[in-house]
Amino acid sequence: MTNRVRRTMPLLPISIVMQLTELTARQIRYYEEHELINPARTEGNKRMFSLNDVDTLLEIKEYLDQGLNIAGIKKLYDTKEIPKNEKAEPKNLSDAELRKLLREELKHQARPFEKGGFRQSDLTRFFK
DNA sequence: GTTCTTACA
DNA sequence: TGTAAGCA
Repeated sequence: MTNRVRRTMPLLPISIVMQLTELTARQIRYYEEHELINPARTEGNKRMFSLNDVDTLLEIKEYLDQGLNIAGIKKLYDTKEIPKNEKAEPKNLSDAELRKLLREELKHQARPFEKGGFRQSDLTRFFK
């Protein structure tokens, strides 16, 4: 069994994922709606998450911490399906690079997403 | 008892 | 996002 299979093997029910990620069921389902994760379904229509999904959710949580919203995350990171190769895909920046970039920008703008300040959509410029 | 969907606050 | 209703 390959590592990829192990990671994409749907095994965890939402309750476990909730504890592992510190996220609420509401959030997890919401992110699924926005295609940030793609949990499998059982015959009873129950969601079955893979370790990959958990990993993705943890990353999402970090991005959220940095001030990005679903729209922003979706634009820079589409967790559709890991095609066949894990190396050559439509991915542009590495995780490290992207985070570094964001940190710089945020540093310069202080509080980009203040209520009366910038709009989250302005983040779009980072992903053009 | 747990998860799911839909919908409202 | 939280929460409640009504199912499976």
